[in-house]
Amino acid sequence: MELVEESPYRFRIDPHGDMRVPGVVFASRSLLPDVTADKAIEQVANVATLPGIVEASYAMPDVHWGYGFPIGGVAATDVAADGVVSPGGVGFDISCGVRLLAADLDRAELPRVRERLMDGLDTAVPRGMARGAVWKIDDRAQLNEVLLGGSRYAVEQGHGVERDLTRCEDHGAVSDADPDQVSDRAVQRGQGQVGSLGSGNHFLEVQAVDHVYDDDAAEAFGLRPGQICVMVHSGSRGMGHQICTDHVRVMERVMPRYGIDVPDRQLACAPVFSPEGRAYLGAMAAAANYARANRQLLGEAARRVFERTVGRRLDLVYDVSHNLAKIESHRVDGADRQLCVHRKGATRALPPGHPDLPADLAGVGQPVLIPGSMGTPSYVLTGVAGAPAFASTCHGAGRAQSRTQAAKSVRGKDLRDQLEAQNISVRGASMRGLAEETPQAYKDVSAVVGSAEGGGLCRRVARLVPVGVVKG
DNA sequence: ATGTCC
Repeated sequence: MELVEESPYRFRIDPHGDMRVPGVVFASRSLLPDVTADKAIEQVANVATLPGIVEASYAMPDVHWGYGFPIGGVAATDVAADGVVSPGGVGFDISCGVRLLAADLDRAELPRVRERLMDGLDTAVPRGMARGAVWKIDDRAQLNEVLLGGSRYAVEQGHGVERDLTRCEDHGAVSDADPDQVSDRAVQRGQGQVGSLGSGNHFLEVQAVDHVYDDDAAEAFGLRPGQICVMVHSGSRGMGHQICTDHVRVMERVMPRYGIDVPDRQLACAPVFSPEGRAYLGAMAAAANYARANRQLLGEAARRVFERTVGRRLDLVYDVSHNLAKIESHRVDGADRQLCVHRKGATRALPPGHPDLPADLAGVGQPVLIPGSMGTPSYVLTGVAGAPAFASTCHGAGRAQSRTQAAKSVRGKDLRDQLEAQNISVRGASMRGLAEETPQAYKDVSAVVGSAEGGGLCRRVARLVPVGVVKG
């Protein structure tokens, strides 16, 4: 496996074996995974063998090893050319993503209210492995409303305002959700978790805008220097996990029927137009709506805490997923084609003027929300015109160490003390969970977004630093 | 990521 440097932030894997297209990795030389030690690059090449794949199997600067597809991967298949959809190209946490809200509060006002705010969030945000969620849903009929309506349903039920929908990807819900493709077990796992953070790298953070790179874009997004924000990173919990499990199982079974042979069984897939492909996409869309409703309720919980404890408002900046497949129209070889774009640990980044943007963002592009690792900055980026990789960019710092490795390297209590010493308030669910999320286990998020910008995938708008973290 | 194995 050889990586050819095309430009300072772009490396190519020439097609070999069953690869139908090249692999392209956007990264600086120092972020580039070690081909011999890391299976991520091999996974980029494996994805290039999928039926119907167009242009290239892309990897973002935060790429690392994942289930079948690498995390930080983008792959698009041509729907009309028997292109496939693969659950492994989305990941287990379907529609995992980020929601950013901006407070009517300045950093200078924070010290006197910070601990009250953090204690309020500590009790208001259900998280960790323990049961508990903002919403208690006990029948399938109401859960179906969540699966069909996403954030829109939550807002209709009084959990938010209309503007939350204009500032959410897909206006708060995708229209092609098919709850009939969601198994009873997925429903059982999901119904007690609507409005819960989960664990692992999921968090709710209070952050401050530390630096603005682009004044016009920041203003359009509703961000100014020194502003206090709330960032929510969460997904579709047990619901998405079960949907992925269920549909991978089906696809493994039917692949031979479609004459599909893949180099790794974790790349299980089916043609987009096949019954199995459509079933997965319908269930995946349901999980996407579930995750949006989840983040809507968590954002709303934070909003109530801000109103009650400091009497300040929280306005939605944006909500965007980084684990999703979407049917999108893109120009390939001079023709507009319907593509199934898989983004796994990769964020859609619409350029200025894109028709799917709300009117007030048309001039600047879509806000792209990049959560850092614990105690490190997060970034707000925006899409750029003529960008490669089907308008996609990175999704976060990207893991460099396994959870087990991380937990061995540091004690949760020491980490909490270090964060508190840096003036970052910590409300964790478990000490083991904190240790697994030590920033040493992650790549440098600033280097990742620098490479993403250097590779022409996006532009930096603002840097946010954490002042308080609520961990799952 | 995940009722860290149905």
